[in-house]
Amino acid sequence: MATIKEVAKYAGVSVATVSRALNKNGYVSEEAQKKVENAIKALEYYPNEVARSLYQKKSKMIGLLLPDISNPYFPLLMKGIEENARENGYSVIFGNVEEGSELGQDYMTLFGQQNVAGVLSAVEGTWSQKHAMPIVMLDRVLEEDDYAVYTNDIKGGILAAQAIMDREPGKVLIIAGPKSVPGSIDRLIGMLSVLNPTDVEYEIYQTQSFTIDEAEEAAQNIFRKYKKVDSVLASNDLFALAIMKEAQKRGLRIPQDIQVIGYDDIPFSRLVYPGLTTISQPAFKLGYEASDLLIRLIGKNKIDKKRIKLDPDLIIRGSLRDK
Amino acid sequence: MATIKEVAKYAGVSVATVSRALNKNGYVSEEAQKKVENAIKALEYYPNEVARSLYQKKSKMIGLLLPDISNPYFPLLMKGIEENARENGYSVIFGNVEEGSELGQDYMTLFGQQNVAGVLSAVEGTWSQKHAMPIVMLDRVLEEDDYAVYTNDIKGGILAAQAIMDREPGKVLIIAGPKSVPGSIDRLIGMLSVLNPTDVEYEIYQTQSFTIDEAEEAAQNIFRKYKKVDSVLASNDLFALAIMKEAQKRGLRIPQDIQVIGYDDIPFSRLVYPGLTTISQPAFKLGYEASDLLIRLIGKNKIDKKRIKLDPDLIIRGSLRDK
DNA sequence: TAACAATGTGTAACCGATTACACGTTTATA
DNA sequence: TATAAACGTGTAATCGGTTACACATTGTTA
Repeated sequence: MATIKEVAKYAGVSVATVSRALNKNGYVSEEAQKKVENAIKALEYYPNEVARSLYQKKSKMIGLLLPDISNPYFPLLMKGIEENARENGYSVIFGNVEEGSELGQDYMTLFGQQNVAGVLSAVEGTWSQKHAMPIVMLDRVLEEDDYAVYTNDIKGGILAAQAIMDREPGKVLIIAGPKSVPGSIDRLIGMLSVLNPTDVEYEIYQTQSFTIDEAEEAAQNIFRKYKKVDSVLASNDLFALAIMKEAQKRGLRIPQDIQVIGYDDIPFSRLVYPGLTTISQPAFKLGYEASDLLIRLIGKNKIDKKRIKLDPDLIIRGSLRDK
Repeated sequence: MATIKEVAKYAGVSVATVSRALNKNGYVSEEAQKKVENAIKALEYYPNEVARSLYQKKSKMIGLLLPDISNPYFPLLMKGIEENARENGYSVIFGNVEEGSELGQDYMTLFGQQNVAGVLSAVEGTWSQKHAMPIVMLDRVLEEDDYAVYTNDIKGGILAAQAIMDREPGKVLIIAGPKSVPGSIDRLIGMLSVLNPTDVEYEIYQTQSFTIDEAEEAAQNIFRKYKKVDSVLASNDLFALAIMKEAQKRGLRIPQDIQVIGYDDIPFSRLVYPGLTTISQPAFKLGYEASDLLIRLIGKNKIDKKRIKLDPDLIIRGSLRDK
């Protein structure tokens, strides 16, 4: 790899001039600019980002922490982040951090050592005043987070519950997500705000995590525990899919015997029969917007919004009865 | 963030001694070692990786290029990579690169500018002698790749075809993956090596990509084009799931009327009814091993194997008939 | 035309680590 | 006891950029 010194020598100017030509700041004569550009082309020069980052104390990298990439919601998020970051000339250092592990802090330290310009995190307890870089919380957001991008989960809960209410609910089972995830609580609040004013019978099944293993187990428990359920309001597509599978295994027809609505709109919801009706979280957009907010923060351009709330949508497929 | 200079001053020694104490090379008296350790603790010092990387011309980062993280096979791969890299003190810079786009080269240049220690890539045409760092190809591997970690797809194809042959195949439809992906070809070779010696009737449907959109479209085409199919050998779970969905939509029973086998064992294959029988690619392990190989390459410890081939497994669920 | 601003360029300091080299002290060996 | 080897430490060069500062030249304004 060529260095700036070699470029300077080849162009017959000083390194300072090369640097100024490169970054288009300071005064550079047209002639010098040309000479430098030629030299750069001739030597296939690309500036060393590490050296830059050392002086600037800030690299062109952002850190990303996600709780579980094998959950299909997160790859979409990630794709949005990566795309926006790339468009802005940033690259992404990725860390997979189990919910609740102290790995999050380790990664934050590492990010500090790497001079990352900022951090995007969907893992709780990541933030700390120790680390100076700006941080935008994603998806799983707390009241006290200054910068955050997330979905309006109350609205999502309302949409889901209304979809059920519109379609002869019968006896309803709500599968509530882990209490530790703020979004789950909002979804539940939204759902209850629709159900409570009516005289619909409902019960709540509380889950501990968002893993497939627990989803399968829960589905079995549920059919054992609740003999008669007409409608299932799941706060997560994985649980909804597991319920559908278990129902079909037991010979129940969907949606005639039992109707199901999910939450997330992971890509697979389209690939089952009947298609899973669900609440679509704009995962890609969420990631894209979050990266955008972070990069604006990094550039210290005044931020218009500190917390960006995106609206979810109802996606109707075959797992609900007709209106 | 404290610097090595501050640590040196606090400990009452020179920066050289601090550095030697830190990296445990060169001579350091016990006394000095203690003083340095105390200073480090007191000042919460963490060495700046950027400065290190500048001098060493090699950072503690590896680059990762994947063709499409929204394909659920890749997040598992990624998880394995991240875990191994972290255990070895490396972090991962991630790039999502559409198959065939020239973004791959851009990322390789970027990786060079960032002094990454090595690259893991599942995207073709990434390698080039221009970039000096070691590169390990993943999953989609060509003959000429020096370092590679991949699944024995011929064996996978054989396993899949045998599973069908053992269960009254009837008329078989093979859904072959894109010809541009070397693995698809191997899968097909494996399948045909089982089917050809028999007198089973089969046809091949050729697909162009691995996207969900194409999978859905293909499933519809297939049922329109081939009136009678008893067994489907898909080279990808997405296509298998799409076929199952379309079959069920048309009132066919699985596996009685049509049996289906997939390839990949993505997490969702468990979550449909009936469960999708499939060939399991050890995605996590693949990623883990690939990262391990790369890091050994970086350390220039002599490499025992240049190409690591992992064996796939047959995972039996409900989508095949009983033997 | 004197005074000052704008333009253009190079030298050297700086970012925060690692390490070659020089030098002094202690220990081992002949 | 002379001499080499091992030990311990500090100074300064280095990695490859950016930029403060000094200085020269040209253009503008009173």
